[in-house]
Amino acid sequence: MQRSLLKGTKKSLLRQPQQLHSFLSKNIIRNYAFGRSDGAKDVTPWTNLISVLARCSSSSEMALFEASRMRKLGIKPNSYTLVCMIRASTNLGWIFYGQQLHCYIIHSGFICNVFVSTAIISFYSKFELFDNAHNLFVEILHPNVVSWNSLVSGYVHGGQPHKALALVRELDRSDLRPDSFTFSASLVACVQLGLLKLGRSIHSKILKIGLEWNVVVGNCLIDMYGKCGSTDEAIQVFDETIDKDTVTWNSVVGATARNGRFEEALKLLLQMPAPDTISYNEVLNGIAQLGHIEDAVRFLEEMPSPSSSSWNCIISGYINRNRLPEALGLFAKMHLKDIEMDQFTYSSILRGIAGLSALTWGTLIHCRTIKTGLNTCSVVGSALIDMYSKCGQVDKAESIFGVLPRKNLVCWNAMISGYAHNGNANQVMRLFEQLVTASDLQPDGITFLSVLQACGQDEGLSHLGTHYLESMIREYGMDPMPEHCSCMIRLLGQRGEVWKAEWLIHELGYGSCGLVWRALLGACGACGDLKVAEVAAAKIIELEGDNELVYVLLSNMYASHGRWSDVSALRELMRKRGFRKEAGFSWIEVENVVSTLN
DNA sequence: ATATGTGAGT
Repeated sequence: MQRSLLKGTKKSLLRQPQQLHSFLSKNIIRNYAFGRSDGAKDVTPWTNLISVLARCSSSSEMALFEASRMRKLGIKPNSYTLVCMIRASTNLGWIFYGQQLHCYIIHSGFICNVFVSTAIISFYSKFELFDNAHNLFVEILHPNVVSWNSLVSGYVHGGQPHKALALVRELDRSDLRPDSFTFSASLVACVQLGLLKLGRSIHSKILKIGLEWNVVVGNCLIDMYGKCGSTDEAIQVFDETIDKDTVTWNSVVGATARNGRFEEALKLLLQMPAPDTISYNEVLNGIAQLGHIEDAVRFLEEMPSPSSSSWNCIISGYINRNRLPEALGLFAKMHLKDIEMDQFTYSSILRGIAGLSALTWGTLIHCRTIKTGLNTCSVVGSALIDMYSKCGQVDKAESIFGVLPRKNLVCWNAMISGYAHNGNANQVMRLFEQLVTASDLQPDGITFLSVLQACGQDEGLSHLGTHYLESMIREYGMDPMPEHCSCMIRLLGQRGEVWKAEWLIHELGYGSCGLVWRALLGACGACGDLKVAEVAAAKIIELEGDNELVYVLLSNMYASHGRWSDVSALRELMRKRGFRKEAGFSWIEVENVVSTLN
């Protein structure tokens, strides 16, 4: 009896007793279906079978197999069968199959069924085919909240928080009510954009509706506050949460550790009923990024069951401190201990290599990623593009970009900023246009930063800087970051329009941001405008206190104007403040250490 | 029946 049931079963299924059990129970459903006199013509038992098989990805292929058997018997699927089939193709990553299913669904009229169309939206969203998802969404006559949520969470997952939030605003104006799913997705979008204030206002909406008791919503709130830097609010939400699960604890552990409050993080870790690897990794990551990295290494040695991610925390900790040799040492240790290296291991190492332009190492790591097949994933792909372009090998970066099977915004940004890095302004603009017109993606702040940089690199483009800044604000609704502002200031300085730059600082609301005033001072140095330079210098000292670099820059400018009395007055002032010229430092020294290691 | 949350890349 068992033998006949197992005939034709996938070998992989037979290895796991648990899976074998579920396989047998599924067969019971099938036997039930065929035991009935009319069973062979009835869609319902088939649908039940397909539904069970489509629940997990290991049996999804069988679900579609059963579906095709059903079709061969001349039985037409109903809406529920189709939903299950879409889910199965989502699980399997069978994009083409899903698209064919979509065609069939349009043809057979099931597209009018809101469950079916919503399932297709989430299918497209999962694979970041947002044009397909959005086009389908607008065609649904009566989308329900789930239809909205599918698209919203798709955008959030695909790194397009602006589009997600725009949809939520639209949903707010409709007669449908946002639910816990809408709120959790919105909170994740806030995290991605670092919008603490919006996060707070969503929090108050949640309280108004009374959804704060939902575990997932509560967890998202804790995470949002933690990642937006408001540890106290995160702890407050945590304390008020009655229903706590592992994610709740991990979120608050992360909120404290991420913001450098290690004692509290450790205390929470001890209080936690069942800490898992993620809990430990949260603390570990906090220490590795903000604390003493030696403490992090010790933590790694002592923590129970460290994962690849645990090791990655330390590696990225070293990389963020420009300690590539130690990172490579740990990388070697991982290899020795046979710990699996994932996409993040490679991307961290590559980031470090890019920072030092250590091409030999980069090529080596590239080879390793090819061996493991990780070179085509978007995380490693974008890191490779970045590494090669920072090593001056734009053509290598281009060829990697060209063959990446699925490019997300990070990949595009890596290539665009790669061009910008190498002064290839026209290519920046070409790729930017391609991104805007020929992809489903929307540029973000990082994309625009490269575009503005490119405008500053090419005389023929420099008049477009203001245009792109405005487009960024008006068309895409983004708030320029201090980096954009600084970039514009440099650009305007090159055009000899530092007065415009000074005006821009106030216009963008960065009047009290030292970084942009320093950019202005630098721009004045380049174009020799002493008047604005004095304003900028005064502002920097007002905001940040005494700053040696400011004195040096200003004194150089006085010198180039032949105002020697001012120069000596300034030098005297510097001596009084106890400033001394520091010895130079070059990355070549670090490179030598790497070479010895090599 | 369809959709959600903790680590991590430009």
